[in-house]
Amino acid sequence: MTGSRSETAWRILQSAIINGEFPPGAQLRFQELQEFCGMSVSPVREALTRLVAAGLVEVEHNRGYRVTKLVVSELDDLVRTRSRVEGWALEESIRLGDEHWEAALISSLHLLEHLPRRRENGANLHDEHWEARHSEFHDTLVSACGSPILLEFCRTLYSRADRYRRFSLSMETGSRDVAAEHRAILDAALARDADKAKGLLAAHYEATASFIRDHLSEE
Amino acid sequence: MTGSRSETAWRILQSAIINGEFPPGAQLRFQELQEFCGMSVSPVREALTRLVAAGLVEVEHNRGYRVTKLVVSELDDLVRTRSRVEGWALEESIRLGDEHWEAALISSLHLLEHLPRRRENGANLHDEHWEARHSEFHDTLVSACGSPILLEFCRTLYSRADRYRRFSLSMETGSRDVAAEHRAILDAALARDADKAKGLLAAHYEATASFIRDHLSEE
DNA sequence: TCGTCACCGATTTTCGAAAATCTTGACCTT
DNA sequence: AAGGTCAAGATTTTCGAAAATCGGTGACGA
Repeated sequence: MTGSRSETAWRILQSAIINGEFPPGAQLRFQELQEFCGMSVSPVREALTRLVAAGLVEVEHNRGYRVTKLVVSELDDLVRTRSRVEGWALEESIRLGDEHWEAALISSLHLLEHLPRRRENGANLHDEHWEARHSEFHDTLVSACGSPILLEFCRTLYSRADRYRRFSLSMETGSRDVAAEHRAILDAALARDADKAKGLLAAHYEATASFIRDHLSEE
Repeated sequence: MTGSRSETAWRILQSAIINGEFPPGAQLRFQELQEFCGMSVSPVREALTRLVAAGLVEVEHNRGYRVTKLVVSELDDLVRTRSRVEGWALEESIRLGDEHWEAALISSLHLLEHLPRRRENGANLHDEHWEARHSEFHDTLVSACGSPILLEFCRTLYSRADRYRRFSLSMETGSRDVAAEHRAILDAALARDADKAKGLLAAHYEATASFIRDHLSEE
């Protein structure tokens, strides 16, 4: 069992926040978090500090922590920034990636496609298996870019955008064919068509964002 | 005085690490850090957690924290990534920046030029006044890009690259005319020539990096 | 009536020590 | 001599309580 207590607290809280268990804007009180995680204040505090760095939580001195709100303008920022930054990373991956990268890519999409998202009365469930593979696929896309720093930034952007996506997931009607979008990106990448791949990736993000925008503004 | 204890610990340690007071690769022991910061373990630990997020410190579970090493390959990564990312941010700033941005830019360069770097027997001193204004100038360059997320990333990249620059500062011979490079970037930005500005910024980074590479590999 | 200020409970932040874990090196076995 | 075991010391990690701070309430005086 590898992991400190603060590591588990971090996992628990990140997951809870991403899944909306602690809703956007909610105050995070230590007493509650300690009971929620089953540990004392120190590891909880460390986890929160890391979540602040990841942008999922905000802190105001002596006034505690709260879940970062979901704001349309930030979503727009995320989509634009991701399209650019991950576009570069994808371009470099296409330029530098070898046959192992291709194999990993094909593999990760296969795994994603053969674990269908479960649904319940029209709404998608938060299926952690699907989420893990989805994250893995997007990570693999840019994994051969040769820049650890850029890669790390892509992961941060993913997890920040992920909150928005999961928020709208419960309402999504399923009219989109996400799987087809993924496959199209893969095909362009394997064909070494960087411009097409970048464009498809950006469209993929934008399509997701426009969904979310509708749901966010409805409230 | 606004600031928690962990905030001051963060400032103290960040400054000490950037200035090489704790050399790259050095173990950071809590007892020493507590005495160094004049406070107990909790705020020190929180500061370290934040420094890990910033990439200045690394942590291995149950084996403590250590200052991130300076590695040429990471320097290369930083230069490439900064050129790309800050180049884009600069381009957007040039596109979106209004007259207030221009004014802030002229102002920050003026302040930088009129606080000459102090020298002592050929080597540059770590002059925090100069450093603050230098940081401010580079921040202002990209400040009008309209993307808080990108801006935040630029700051992270700056502080990471800063460690390398300061490391080589003590040995630099002063053969470069850094002030002229800054002014050239400013002129291109004011002339709204994004491509030229991006190129000059990238050259600025690369010139700094090639200095550092020499000093790093000498050891 | 309004504003000021001191006090109270709630909450965050920090402390100092206990618990858990790692490292070192002596000692024993093979 | 090489390798393994185990206790002692050093170090990190976590705990539980103390200290500091915040927000609100109500008494008091102008």
